[in-house]
Amino acid sequence: MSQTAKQQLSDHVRFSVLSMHWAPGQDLDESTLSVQFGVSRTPLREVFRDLAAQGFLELRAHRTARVAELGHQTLREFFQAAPMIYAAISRLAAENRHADQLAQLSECQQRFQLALAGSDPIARALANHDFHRQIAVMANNRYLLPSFDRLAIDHTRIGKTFYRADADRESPQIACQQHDDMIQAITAQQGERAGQLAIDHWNLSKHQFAQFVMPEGLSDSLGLGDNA
Amino acid sequence: MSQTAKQQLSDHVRFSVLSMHWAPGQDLDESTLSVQFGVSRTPLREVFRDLAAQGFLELRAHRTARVAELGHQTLREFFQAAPMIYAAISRLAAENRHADQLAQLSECQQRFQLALAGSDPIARALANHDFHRQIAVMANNRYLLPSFDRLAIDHTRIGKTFYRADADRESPQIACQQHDDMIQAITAQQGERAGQLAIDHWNLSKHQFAQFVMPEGLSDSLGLGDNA
DNA sequence: AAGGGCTGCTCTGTATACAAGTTGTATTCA
DNA sequence: TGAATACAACTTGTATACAGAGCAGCCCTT
Repeated sequence: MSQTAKQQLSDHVRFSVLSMHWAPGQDLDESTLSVQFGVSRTPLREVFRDLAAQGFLELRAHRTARVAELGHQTLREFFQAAPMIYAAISRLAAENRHADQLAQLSECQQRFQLALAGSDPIARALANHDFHRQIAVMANNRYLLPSFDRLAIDHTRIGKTFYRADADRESPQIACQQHDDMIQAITAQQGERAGQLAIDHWNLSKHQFAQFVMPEGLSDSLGLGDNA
Repeated sequence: MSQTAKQQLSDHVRFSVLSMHWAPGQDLDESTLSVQFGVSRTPLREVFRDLAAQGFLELRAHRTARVAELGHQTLREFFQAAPMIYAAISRLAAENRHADQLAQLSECQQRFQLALAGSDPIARALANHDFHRQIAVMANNRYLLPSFDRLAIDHTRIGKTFYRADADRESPQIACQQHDDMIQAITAQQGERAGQLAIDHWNLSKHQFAQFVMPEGLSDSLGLGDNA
C-alpha cells in the first residue's frame, strides 16, 4: 500500500534529520529517494513540502531540497523563543489535558528511562523528543503547536551537536526527575507549577549548551584558578 | 509564465479566506480552480499543501480540501495564545528590527489609514493584517512566525465576523493611534514598551469581540435598568 | 416502509512523460 | 592565461492519463 510508503518516507526523513544522520544544509535527491521508497516523485515532493512546512527541510524554487540549516542566526532565534513557548505549552498542557492522555505521557517517560539506561544517545534524544511533543499535544492549542514543533526539531538537533558522553553525567538523571515532576504537575492540573518546571527544565538544557560552547578554562587544572 | 499563475492562485485563495469570501469549512474543488487559473492539478495541490501548512486550508486524505474551520474550540485556543505571541513578536520587533524595515512599516500604516478613510471593511481588515505581519517579519524569529501567521489569519477572519459598522465608531481611531505608538516604540527600540502596546492593542480588539458576543441588554431602554 | 448492501459516479492520489530552468564544462577570444 | 559565453547534462516543475477511494442513489431484503 502506498500510504504506508509515504509514511515510511516521511518517518525516515524525520529520523534522519533529528538524529543528525543528515547534516544541516545537506542536499536531498528526489529521484534517488523516490526509487528507494518505491514512490514516484509526485508524492515524494508532497512529503517534502509538508516536512519543509514543519521545519525539517528547506525548499527553494528550481533548487534541490535541503535539510534545514542550523546556523548562529538560527541559534539566536531559538534561544529567544524557546523558554516562552515551552512554559506556555507546559502550562496549557496542565490546564487542558484529558485524562486518557496521561497514560501516553507516562509511556513516553518510560521509554525515555529505558533509553537512559541504554547507551544510544540518538535513541535517548528521540525519546526525549517524543516525551515533550506529547506534552505539546496535550496543550491542545493549534496556534502554538507549529512553533513548538520547529523549536523541538532544532532542540533535538542542537542537543545532538552539543552532546558529550564524558561531561554532565548527572544531568540526564536530573532531567528524568524533572520529567516526573512535570507529569505530576500536569496530572494535578497545576498550570503555574508546570510552567515553572518547564523553565527549570529549559535552564538545565541551556546550561548544558553553555557548558559546551564555553567550557571551563584550563586555569584550574593548572593551579592558576580563582582560589590560587 | 507559470510561476506567476501559482502566485496568483495562492494570493486569490489567501484573499478569499481572509476576507471570509470563502466561509470556514467551505469545500474547494481542485479541477475547477485549476482551469480557472490555468495550471494543472499538480502545482495547484502543492499550493494547497503550503496554504494548509500556514493555516488557511485543511486537507484530509481522500477528501476535498476545505477552508480552515473557525469553531468555538478554535476561538478558545485563539484567545489563549494570541496575547503572549503578539507581545513577544512586538517586543522582538523593537529589539531586532533593521533600519530599512521601518519605512515599510510606515507604508503599511499609511495604507491602513487610507483604508480607514474609505468605506470597505475588507480593505481595512487586510491593511491591518499587513501592518501586523510586517511587525512579525521585523521580529525576525522563524520559530514564532508560523504561530503568528496562524493567529493573524484567524484574527482577521474573526474581526470580519464580529465587525459592526454601527458600533465602536471610535475604536478604529484608537487602533490607528496605537499603531503609531507601536511604530514609535519599535523605531526607538523600546522592547518593553512595544510589548505593552501590543497588549493594549490586543485588549482593544478583545473588547470589540466581547461587545459583539455579549452586547448590552435591553433593560435600560425599557426603563428597567439598574437606575430604576 | 425502513434499513442495509451493492453499484456506478465523482473526485482524490499516483505514475510517467515532457518542459523549463540551473549548473558545470569546454571552447573561444582578448 | 584568464574570462566570458555557449552548450550540454542533469534536476526540478508541470501536464496528463490512470488507479483507487469515498459517496450517493438505487435496489433488494426483512
